[in-house]
Amino acid sequence: MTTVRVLLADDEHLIRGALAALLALEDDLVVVAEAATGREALAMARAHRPDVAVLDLEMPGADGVNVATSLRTELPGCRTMIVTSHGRPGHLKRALAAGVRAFVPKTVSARQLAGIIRTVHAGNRYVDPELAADAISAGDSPLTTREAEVLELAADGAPVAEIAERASLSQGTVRNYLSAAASKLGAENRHAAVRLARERGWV
Amino acid sequence: MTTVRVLLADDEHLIRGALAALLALEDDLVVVAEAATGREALAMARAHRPDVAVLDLEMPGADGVNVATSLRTELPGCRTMIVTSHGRPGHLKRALAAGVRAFVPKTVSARQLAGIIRTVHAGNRYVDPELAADAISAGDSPLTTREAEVLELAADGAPVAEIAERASLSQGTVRNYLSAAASKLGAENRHAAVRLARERGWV
DNA sequence: TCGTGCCCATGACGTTTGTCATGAGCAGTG
DNA sequence: CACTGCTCATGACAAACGTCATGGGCACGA
Repeated sequence: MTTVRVLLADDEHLIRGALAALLALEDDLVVVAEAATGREALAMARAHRPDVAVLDLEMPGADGVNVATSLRTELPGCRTMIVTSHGRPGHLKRALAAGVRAFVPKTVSARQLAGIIRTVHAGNRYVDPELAADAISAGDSPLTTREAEVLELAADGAPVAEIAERASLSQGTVRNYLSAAASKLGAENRHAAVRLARERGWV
Repeated sequence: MTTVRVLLADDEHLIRGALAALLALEDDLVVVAEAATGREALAMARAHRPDVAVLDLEMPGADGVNVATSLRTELPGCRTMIVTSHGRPGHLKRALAAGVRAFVPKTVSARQLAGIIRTVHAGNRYVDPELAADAISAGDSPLTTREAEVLELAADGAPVAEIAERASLSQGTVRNYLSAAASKLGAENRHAAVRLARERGWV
């Protein structure tokens, strides 16, 4: 029997500890390192060279996908998987693009998670069916790169002038992009557009 | 030694299961019921009459504070506590007002949580110091009831006309409230105001 | 090479906002 | 009772925003 060396990264101590305890019950899995932040996860991975890195999506510092991206080049032998509470379609896409092998919501049981870790270690992929369906039904973003960029900058309610400055664009251009984005999304104004795009993971 | 009967409510199976496992290690704690939604938590509480209910803040259906409110009248003997990932000051205040005995971030360890459960069972309160500090520094909302209400309706980017209709107010009045709210919060416009108010738990 | 699509800009227009002054009705408090 | 603060309204003006037409530059595939 091969044993799988696992790295666990989650900023919530409660969950990380609990998870470690549960995975320890599976006798082919061994948690070799734990981390509470993105940076810590990277350091731990370098030090312990795990077979599989189980990364929380939302962590202080670098988020799970960023960590996965770094790991991909630094430790190509280490498979990465993402667990998350909030399954936005966009995150899934981002994760897959970063070479993540599994994307799992926290609604699965520990037993299932253990199974998925084995699946990933065996070189296969796993994507939660629910999340996959969402991602497919959400479809591809109709927004161009710049439209998405500008929309992103509009997210915190900043006035056009500020967006223009931060994007190094003229105010008129910003208004055009915002207008285009809103109409593509069928939104009444940019703020509603931001909400919609967020929901569908397009920003 | 008295044993404490605990109800666990969290929509994330992974966490709930893991938590149950960890709490089971403490031999004076016994998890008598688990729930994944607010409604389920209430039903379970009625059926099993736990000593302490550990409620996740964000759950589908009724959130943790709502459940606590219901429990307060239905099962006065049952102490309630909230655990959460995102510690917004407003939630803390709401929770305390609902008679919640403890408010804990998920960054604590399982051991600490067990200790807090005992503390609560003994009739004492516990509030995470960090969260308490935030709540205090955030202070009280400067917004009047109507201002907060209108701001809430503005949350999804609806135009003033729609807000006015939904609030049964004239458009001018809505603009006035929005303007007042934004200036009280030091925001550039209503959208930024919404964000600020949300951050501080004022909406 | 031509067309298409994205990028960026400008100018103009009407509409939506934010802001301010002003005032009426109605609690609650000193 | 006078005073204060919240609620709701109106009107008016300036600023911000959304929309449209138009045009140049650039990359890419047909």
